[in-house]
Amino acid sequence: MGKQMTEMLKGTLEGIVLALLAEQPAYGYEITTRVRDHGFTDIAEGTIYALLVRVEQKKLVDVEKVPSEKGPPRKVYTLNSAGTQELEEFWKTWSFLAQRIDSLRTEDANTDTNTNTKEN
Amino acid sequence: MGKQMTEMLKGTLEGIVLALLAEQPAYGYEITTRVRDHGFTDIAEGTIYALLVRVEQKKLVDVEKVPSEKGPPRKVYTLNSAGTQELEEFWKTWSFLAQRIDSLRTEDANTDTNTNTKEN
DNA sequence: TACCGGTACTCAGTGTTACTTTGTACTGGT
DNA sequence: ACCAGTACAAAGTAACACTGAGTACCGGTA
Repeated sequence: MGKQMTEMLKGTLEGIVLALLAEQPAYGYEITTRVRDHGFTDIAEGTIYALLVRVEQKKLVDVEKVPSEKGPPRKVYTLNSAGTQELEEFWKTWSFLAQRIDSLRTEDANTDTNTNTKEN
Repeated sequence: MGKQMTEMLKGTLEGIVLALLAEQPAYGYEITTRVRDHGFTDIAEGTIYALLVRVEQKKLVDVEKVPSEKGPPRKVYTLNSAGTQELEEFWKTWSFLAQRIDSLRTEDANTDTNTNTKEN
């Protein structure tokens, strides 16, 4: 997918992951799969792990190490209260942005009515 | 406004400006005012000018210098065909993203129905 | 005349974020 | 013994919005 999507994901990908963790705690590899299942097929693994490190450092999640039958131990992330609050903030910010942008699109539909009589 | 908004604007601010230019050509200072009128009150002037330089370099706009009664000459930006195409791409990408994220929010409302029977 | 506020644009430096690539490590199947 | 799949980590890159400072021109007021 294009560069446009990459840039647009900045600031939203964290919210997406927080929302998924709100549904259900998960470990990195699992989150990657879930994100992809939600239509974001081109998200790199490294991207998710780096993001999880960030949200852990910001203390939005609780972490628990759980042994795995295959591969290294899983780091299971659970959204804590700070994370829940951050997620609410995210929804507010998102709603604001989405509303403004959608209003721009509808205005766009009116463009044909005033494309005449343009002089300095 | 918060850091969240700043990050979320990445990739979308350009689309916002392109949409405004699609409505009507404008110069930098004017665009700044219009962006603010559309609810984005905290967008810095420098941000808009930098963005306009980028879209000009990407050749999404035609530029015309027009003398002003007050201050230096205005650089009037007009969306060209490449810009119109980019704007359409923007709407597609935006729709995709908005749809996925909104679907996450509705799932969130269902969370209470499936927070049980969770084992390895 | 001298100064100030408003218009209008430019540029250099900063922080954040997502991507890419590479590496480590463990398991089970052929 | 090898390979695919699982699971995590880390270093380097590119893009973008922000900050802050600077340049330049106009009209009004003291």
